[in-house]
Amino acid sequence: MEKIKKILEEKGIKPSIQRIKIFECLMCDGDHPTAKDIYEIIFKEIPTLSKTTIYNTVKLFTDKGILKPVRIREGEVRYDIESDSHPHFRCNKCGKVFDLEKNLLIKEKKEIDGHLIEEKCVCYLGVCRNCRRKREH
Amino acid sequence: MEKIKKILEEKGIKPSIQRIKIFECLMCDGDHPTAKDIYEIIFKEIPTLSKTTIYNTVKLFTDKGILKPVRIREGEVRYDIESDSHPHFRCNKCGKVFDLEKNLLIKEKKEIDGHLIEEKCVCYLGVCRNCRRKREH
DNA sequence: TTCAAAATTGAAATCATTGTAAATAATAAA
DNA sequence: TTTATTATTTACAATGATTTCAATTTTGAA
Ligand SMILES: [Mn+2]
Ligand SMILES: [Mn+2]
Ligand SMILES: [Zn+2]
Ligand SMILES: [Zn+2]
Repeated sequence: MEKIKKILEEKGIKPSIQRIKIFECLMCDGDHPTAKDIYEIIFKEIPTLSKTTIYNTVKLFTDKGILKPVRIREGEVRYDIESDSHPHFRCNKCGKVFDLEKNLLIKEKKEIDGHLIEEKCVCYLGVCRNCRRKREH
Repeated sequence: MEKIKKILEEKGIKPSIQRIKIFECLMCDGDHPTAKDIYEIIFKEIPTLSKTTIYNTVKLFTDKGILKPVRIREGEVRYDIESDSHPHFRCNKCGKVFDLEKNLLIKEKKEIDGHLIEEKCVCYLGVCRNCRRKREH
């Protein structure tokens, strides 16, 4: 609790009760929660909570670089407190999202950490060659 | 045109004019169009076209295995005619989505095909160890 | 205590997607 | 050809996540 306060203050974020709870929720939940998940968890403690606050806060955290949106499935934006980019594994049955080892390179493995791999999805983001030529930065 | 007809018929899909146009659109567009993109392109030729038809058709094509939804950004479901799974590159400036070499493994490269890589996003999909134990299939 | 700025809230708006049922087109049977 | 059956397309309403916005509450400095 005090730890979270410090982390937020270091990033120039005022540690309101809502923000602390949301950060706590992101730390504890091992499964990369959606905005809805976060809302439902914290609503039990703060019944006046607004969904707008969740969206405002994850936007703020993202802008400050302490949170990263993870988009794996349609209509599902999940949030990841880990700052370093790392691979994910999403279960097609229960929907849970697991963290995988950073720098992991699976070639033809069919299994990892006990999870059965059925599909792989890789995307790189950046600036394409056309936009680089245009030098519009 | 005749080629498309054959492909559809081989998969047991009746080649209506809408379906042919949608398939054609998916083949030509090098940039993995969204449902909206497809609609706007074909609407010029078929002004009676319904958006529902686009959604029905991409669902049908997906079920028949000739199309794959690609989800890279929030609120953006794109469609990919390539059946084999392959990595993508999405430009943060213009939004274009490029195909990359299959089996490509970028370690610490900062550039590929002239594109500047700023971020990498990897996700594996399958059945997690918990769900495997439960044997609920 | 007072007041302005920051944070939170709820309601309405937006927008992609889905559901549904009627309309239309294609096909087969008579 | 005419009629009946089925497949396909369409329009429109419903859904659900996210955004916008104005009003209210909280905070913290003077
Ligand atoms: Mn993660
Ligand atoms: Mn592709
Ligand atoms: Zn699972
Ligand atoms: Zn570009």
